[in-house]
Amino acid sequence: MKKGNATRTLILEHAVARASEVGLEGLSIGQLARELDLSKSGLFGHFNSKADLQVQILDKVSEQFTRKVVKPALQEARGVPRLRKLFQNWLHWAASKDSQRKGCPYMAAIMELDDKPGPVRDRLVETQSQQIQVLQRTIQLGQEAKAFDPAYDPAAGAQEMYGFILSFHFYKRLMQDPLAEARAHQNFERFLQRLTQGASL
Amino acid sequence: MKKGNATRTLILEHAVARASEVGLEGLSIGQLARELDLSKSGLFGHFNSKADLQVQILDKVSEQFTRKVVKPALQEARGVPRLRKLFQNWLHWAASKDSQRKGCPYMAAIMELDDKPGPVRDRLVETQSQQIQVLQRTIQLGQEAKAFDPAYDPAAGAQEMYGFILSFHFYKRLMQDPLAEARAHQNFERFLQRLTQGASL
DNA sequence: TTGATAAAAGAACGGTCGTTCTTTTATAAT
DNA sequence: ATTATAAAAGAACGACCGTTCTTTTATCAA
Repeated sequence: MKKGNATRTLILEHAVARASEVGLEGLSIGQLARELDLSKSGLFGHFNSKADLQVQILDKVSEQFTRKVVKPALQEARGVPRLRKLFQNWLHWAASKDSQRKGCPYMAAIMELDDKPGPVRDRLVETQSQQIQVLQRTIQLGQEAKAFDPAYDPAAGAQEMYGFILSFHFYKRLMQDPLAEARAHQNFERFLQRLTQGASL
Repeated sequence: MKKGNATRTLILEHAVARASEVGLEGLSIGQLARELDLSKSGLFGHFNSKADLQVQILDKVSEQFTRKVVKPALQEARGVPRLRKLFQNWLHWAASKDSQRKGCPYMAAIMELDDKPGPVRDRLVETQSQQIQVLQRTIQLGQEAKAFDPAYDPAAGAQEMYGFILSFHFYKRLMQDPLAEARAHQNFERFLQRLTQGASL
């Protein structure tokens, strides 16, 4: 029972990359099998259902996100450095097109699933909540460290920052606007200025 | 050739409503036919292909958006009143769940199509450009009317506002956060304050 | 190296997909 | 009322879907 997990990991890694292009719903077992030179049933055997595959994809993505976006930011000092690092990593995550991922796998899923109850949606809500929580908590910690204005509502700040990321994704991926990233940074820096304004040190 | 257009309109109206739930790709001819008590081929006959149907849906949505969001805002005076009205209408558009629409039909399409070249994507980019242009132009007109800070980059402002709308949609639809709308307004009003700050009157 | 066990393949299932035909039914004009 | 024409239905197509079987092949422990 060792080879099995190895190929399952291989399948999942490829599936994550494809999901960021076609979405979770856009994936098909047969397609994936063809791309990996596996039989349809051979691939299917690693999962109990397509929904299970989708959930496992979400878990894999969540792990990647933590490793690439969250963890590096946690090494920065609380306050401005950490929040800025978090934002920059996040932008990079949403835009990057390497072998592992073509952009953010969550984006399609968010819009696909917001009206479709079920286990996949539940898992998505769970992981997204965690991400928002990271944003919100980072702001709170900055406030506790007296780096940010304590009057600023962390939840509103998180929603605002998440908006920067979403609109950046939209401008960059769909509209292919080359200035999208510059504007996202510009808007974030202005946000940061407001946040630090009124801080006690 | 009159009855034809009537039912085609009927089909499109229903298709728009469904598309805002399942996305443009999630639509199926057979499904739509069943829901409208039509035969699959009878429905198909009104369109040359599924892609054609999708394009016509986008056109229909665009028309609805102009009527419900843009036009009412244009009746307000330039500057703050018009921009605020535009934003409020937009939020309402994204959240509303009536018979015509369940939320914003664009959202799913944006994420579905950002990686899939073709005529449908092209039309989407076209209509989305127009919407962004409306936002941007409204800011510019406010500047010309001396209501807004002339130093504020209208493109960055539009990207920021669009972020408010996207993150609102995310918080409300996926996360089902009841405070989403309040925070969106809060963030927008703060944005408005910055925009009017430094204006000459 | 043998035997248990896990992984992959192969074939088939009912179903739905978009699309193309042909045929019937309804509409509009004469 | 008859006829040209448009709208809708019906049947069929090849393709692919997710899933379930059975059978073959590879892996691992004894």
